[in-house]
Amino acid sequence: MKKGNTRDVILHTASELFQRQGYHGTGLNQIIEKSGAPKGSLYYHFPNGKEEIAIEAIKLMGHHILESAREDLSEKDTAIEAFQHHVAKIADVFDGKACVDGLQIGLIASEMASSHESIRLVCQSAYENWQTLYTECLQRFDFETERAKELAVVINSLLEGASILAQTNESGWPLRAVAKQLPALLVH
Amino acid sequence: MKKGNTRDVILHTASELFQRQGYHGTGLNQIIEKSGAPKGSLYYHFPNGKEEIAIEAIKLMGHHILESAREDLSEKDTAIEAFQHHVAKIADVFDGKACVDGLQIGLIASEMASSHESIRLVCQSAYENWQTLYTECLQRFDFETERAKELAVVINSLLEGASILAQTNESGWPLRAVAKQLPALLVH
DNA sequence: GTCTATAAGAAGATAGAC
DNA sequence: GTCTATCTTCTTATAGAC
Repeated sequence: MKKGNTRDVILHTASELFQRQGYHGTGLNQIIEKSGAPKGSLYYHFPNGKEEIAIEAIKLMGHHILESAREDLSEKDTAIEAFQHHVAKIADVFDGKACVDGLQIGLIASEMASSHESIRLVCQSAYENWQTLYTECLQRFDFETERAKELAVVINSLLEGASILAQTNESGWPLRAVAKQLPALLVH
Repeated sequence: MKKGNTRDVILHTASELFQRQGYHGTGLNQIIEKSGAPKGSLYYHFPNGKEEIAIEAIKLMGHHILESAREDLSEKDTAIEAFQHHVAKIADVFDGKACVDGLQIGLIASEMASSHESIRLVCQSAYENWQTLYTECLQRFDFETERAKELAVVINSLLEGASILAQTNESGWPLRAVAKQLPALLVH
């Protein structure tokens, strides 16, 4: 848990709960209890209530996933190695109980896309940033721009989908299956 | 809407709502209202309440996706054509407002995996059936058994993830990006 | 099989004291 | 910035008549 101010503590806790239980599955009381944040200060820091908390939490998730992805992808010398390393690290997390911070934007995106336009847009923007990072990485490894963009979308889909399967199976093996097929996908 | 008995009407409506709003986002009242089913009969048909409705609804989704996938995959002469056709049909649905019936098991799986073991298991089983169908299809096109199984997991991930992106972007283009890269994946 | 009424609790949100 | 109390609404679930 971060040691920042109350606002950050609430946001960090909300982010974690939203990813595991979704928007509607997470109560404001639960966020308060788990974070240990002062109960009365919630609507002081987030005057627009739950929706505002969700929007800020999603932005936070987006930053986290971007940071760790950037780190994973910078450690190897080929595109295949880089992305396999990235996927392998995610797989390891799913072998434990946890889910990767930032990876499960998809849950909120799915349940809110049809009802809360503002939340849908924040999710869309998070995915765009993520795909941009992938695209830049692929370009660095000499993939042509248009193909890099397309592959970024595919890899994004692959990770999002395999994460759901991993959660459902309580195991990282779906992600390892994905990692194994990456070389076929990443040919010039 | 089906014309079957009350139980089927409730189940069909619940299935649709769960897929768009998730488990916690869907109220029993909403299911009753939208289905037009008699309000008093809910706990007669589903004595175990919401959880029982969800479990039966997920099974229904699993059957629907299996049926339409089986149909899509049987119409072509190569694995690449077959799966591209399958993905293209799903993409078309996302261009409209709707989501594909059965495809969004992932939403319920994600939000319930950590709290309701029984629901997690039903989702797991639905994914298994789906992957088995893919595996059999790939074997029919001369893929070796082990490789067919692995590819089935990857295609399953790909579709599940791309569907989330499609919903978030309110467009089928992520699925078309996936379809375009399928040939690279489906090499013998 | 269906209907009404209602329990019992939790949800999000607000007001006003401190 | 934080605390307490409260309001309203909605949730799941049950009881008992028809």
